[in-house]
Amino acid sequence: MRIATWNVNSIRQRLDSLQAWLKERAPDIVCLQEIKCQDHDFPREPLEALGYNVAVHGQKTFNGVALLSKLPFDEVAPGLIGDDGDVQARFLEALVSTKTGVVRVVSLYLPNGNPAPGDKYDYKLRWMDRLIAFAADRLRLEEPLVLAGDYNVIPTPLDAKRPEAWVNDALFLPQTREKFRALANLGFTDAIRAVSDDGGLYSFWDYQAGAWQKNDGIRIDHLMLSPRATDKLVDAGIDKHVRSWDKPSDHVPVWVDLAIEGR
DNA sequence: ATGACCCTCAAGGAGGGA
Repeated sequence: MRIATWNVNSIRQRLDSLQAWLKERAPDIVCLQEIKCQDHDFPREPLEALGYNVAVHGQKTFNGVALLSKLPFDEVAPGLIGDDGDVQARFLEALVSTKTGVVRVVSLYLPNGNPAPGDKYDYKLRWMDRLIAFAADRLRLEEPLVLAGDYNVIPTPLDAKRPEAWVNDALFLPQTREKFRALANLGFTDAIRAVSDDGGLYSFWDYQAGAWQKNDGIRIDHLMLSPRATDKLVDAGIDKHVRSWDKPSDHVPVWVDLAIEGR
């Protein structure tokens, strides 16, 4: 089973690229972020035509997450526990059944948090605490669980071309990285780091300042695997070439292959 | 080089992103 995550930066602007990439990579489950539309504006039909079931947690203009799955959804639940007043659409959880058992998947869009310090950074840190609480709860189920999405976290200096440029940024501040480690320390494995210790593995290049041409990137899109998912890990990768396509998102897809029979 | 983007929307600049 192949599970992927991609911050598309507007689903309506990226539909052609998404369709092309789905045909090329053939993922079983896809976690999308920054769809930037309401549920009724999500282009369900062309994605269903490619064989995907579609679940959407949208929001006008900003944020918005979705899930695509070749397998039908047994359960779908929008929203992250811990703050009933949070109206930002950043979290969508689903359960699917395979021949050998269930797989639980979350598409998440963690707040950027800039400028830091400030209200936005406080929201980011609280959101990370809520994610840790959610993850700790779900771990008790002992299921294969994949927490996939745009974390807006640069985990280590190896994950940026110019780490010195990010030292005061909400994506790389010590508290941000501490909370990311706290999530990992619950027992979650960063899929990309499980298969490679290399530098130069990036998932985002800014549109500005020729960042892509200079390979001035950062790795902020992650697939975090529960122990039961890590047991099944076969491979993981980043589809860097997608950044060179026409009208690209500033993020590229990241994927993991698990030894679980899909479809 | 103090420069270089892209997306959304009660639609012209403003706000958000990272």
